[in-house]
Amino acid sequence: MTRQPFYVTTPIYYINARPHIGHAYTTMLADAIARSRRLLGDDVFFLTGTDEHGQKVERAAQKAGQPTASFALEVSSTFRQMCSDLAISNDDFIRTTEPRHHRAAQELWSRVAKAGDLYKGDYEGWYCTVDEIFVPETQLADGRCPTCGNKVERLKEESYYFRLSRYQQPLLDFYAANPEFLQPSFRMNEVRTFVESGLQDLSVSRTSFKWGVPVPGDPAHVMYVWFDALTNYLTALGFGSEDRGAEARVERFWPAVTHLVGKEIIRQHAIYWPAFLMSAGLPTPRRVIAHGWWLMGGAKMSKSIGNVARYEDYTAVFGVDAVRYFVMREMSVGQDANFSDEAILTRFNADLANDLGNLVSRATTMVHRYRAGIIPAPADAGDLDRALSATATTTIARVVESFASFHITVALQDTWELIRSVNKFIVEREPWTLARNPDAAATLDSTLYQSADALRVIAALIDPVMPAAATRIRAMLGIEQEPWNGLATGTLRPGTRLGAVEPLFPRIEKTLEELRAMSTNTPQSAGATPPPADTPGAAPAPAAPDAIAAPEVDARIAIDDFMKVELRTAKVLEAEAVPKSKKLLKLRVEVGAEQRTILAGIAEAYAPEQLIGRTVVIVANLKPAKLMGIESNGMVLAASSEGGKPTLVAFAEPVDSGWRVR
RNA sequence: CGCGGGGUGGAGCAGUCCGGUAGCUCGUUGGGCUCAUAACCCAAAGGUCGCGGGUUCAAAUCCCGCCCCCGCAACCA
Repeated sequence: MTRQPFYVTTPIYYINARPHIGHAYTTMLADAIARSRRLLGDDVFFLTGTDEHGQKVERAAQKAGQPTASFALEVSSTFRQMCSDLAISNDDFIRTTEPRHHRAAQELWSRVAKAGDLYKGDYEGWYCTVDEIFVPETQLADGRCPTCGNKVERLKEESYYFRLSRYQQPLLDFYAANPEFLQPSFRMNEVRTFVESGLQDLSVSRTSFKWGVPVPGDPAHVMYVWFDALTNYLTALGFGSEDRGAEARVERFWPAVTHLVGKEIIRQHAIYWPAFLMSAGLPTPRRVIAHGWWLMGGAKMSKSIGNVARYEDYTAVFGVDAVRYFVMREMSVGQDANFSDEAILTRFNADLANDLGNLVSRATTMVHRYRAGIIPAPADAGDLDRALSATATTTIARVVESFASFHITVALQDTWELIRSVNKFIVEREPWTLARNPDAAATLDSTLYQSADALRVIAALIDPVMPAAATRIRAMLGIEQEPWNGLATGTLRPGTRLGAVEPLFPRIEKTLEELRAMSTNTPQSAGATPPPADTPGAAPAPAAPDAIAAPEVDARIAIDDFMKVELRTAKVLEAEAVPKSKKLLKLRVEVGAEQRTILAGIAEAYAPEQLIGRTVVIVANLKPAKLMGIESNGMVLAASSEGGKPTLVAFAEPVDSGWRVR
């Protein structure tokens, strides 16, 4: 039988942050899928890696006082380390700074250029170096990027554009012909709607920095983010290489690919990437699976809230397998899920220690105790034995099917049903009673055999998710790893000598407080800001300002600078909600003798009527600005935590309106 | 009318596409067992499936309207 090619990728991770639970999740998910496909007999190629280009990296390296290349290598290595820490079985680890990738990206570029889909234009605008995006004039926030709050820079530069607009219809046709291309399906709907609303050409080169892949024939330009980054999926197969073996590998694995991505980079993978490929005359990828984000305490992970989870904290306490199990069991792909200490502790003790670990322990111990550690022949199989065997057979089929359709959560649920069935079987058979009765020896044999045989199946089924635990169970059973095709019940060989019994997942009796103390002992990485969940490529990460990339000078100002800001007290005369606005209140305030209208973003914390008569502090000499179509003349001061609700500045003693605050 | 997700026993979720006894895990209560990691097994309590209409023999599931929560987007001057 010919083996099916199966190519699975994670996004390449941008090296602006050290790995966190989001990166870890995507990578573990890809790994579980890769392992399951290998067990099914597919010819698997599994790729992960790092995206290392862009101005942010260039600047971060400068700031760190390192050559860009060595800086990139250093951060990239933390992701490589993550792979080894988490038992990731990737076949390759690509870095976009490698020569092979430069060749591949240039090859793709040349093909797209040849197709007439690239043209030169000018790009001018306000550029945020943190998010690596141009910010539309209307979105500017006081000269700062509305997303990250960092200063934007005026940039005008020559840029190549990709004729994305040309691919609107081809993309729609492609989606129509391949409705399963993007999963879950509601994401496909979203993307389709987006494409239907029209596509703009895409700026795909920059001249403002050098740290990137040079554009063929125009070395003043380097390729800009996604054109470069997405190509990595082809690079690793050998695209653009002279080597003939590489050619064959592209032939074999492309487009039999499954791209795993976080929901924040769906657009790039479901729109840009197929369009680039169509333009280059290459087949479009088979499927993209978009997962959700891990929420911490119901909230998005964010550095400012301080709730960024790191995989090391959890692997240190629970072990790699348990963390892999937890994330696979807890998140149904596509949906967001909560990551909490309570949840992982509960899963660990209930599922891994009590159900599985204890089963392994009791089943193997009995063989040692009653049959000197040798698997007996299942002489006298009764109804219970047959029922258990049937359950195991059904479970195998279901788990295989679930893995094939990427429903790992379901696969684990089914596996645990089998685990409980074995526990139940043992209780119903009461081997400890049978052991006291010499006449029941055959029944005891069969009971021990069936339990061990089912355990063998269970070890095989958890293999993709918990490879180390599977191996340890096999060691206790005295057997070798076995593939999934041909996996069946009753194949455990009687006479097999068991290995030594050891606790698989010892219960963790610590309290949450103790666990948290253990977790926080792990040193937090300095300066790296993980955006929510996994962030790939040079995504315009919806993240907080990034310490690495923010070129901070001495931020202190002189007293003169402060005095430029005219703070004054003001009395609120009227207040009303701004229609259709979530945050804004329109205030009519009195500043001494003068009255003016000010908009304040405090609607989530204050009702309009609460404000009337109150004294607030305003910035009186601020240029007017229009918000939701209303002109605001000034700004009301309030304190707020990052993402929290604002609290108005107030005075302990009464003041009149119009007073200067300094 | 911005886009999307969600509202199911105390908690977390599945089920909704393709109507037909409301399911899983944790938690709670009672019982059984002692091979096993004080684990395991059984049983019970606990739900107007957000609200209101409609279609149907039958609606968590289909249709219409509404409410609430969460992302994103648009306004935190």
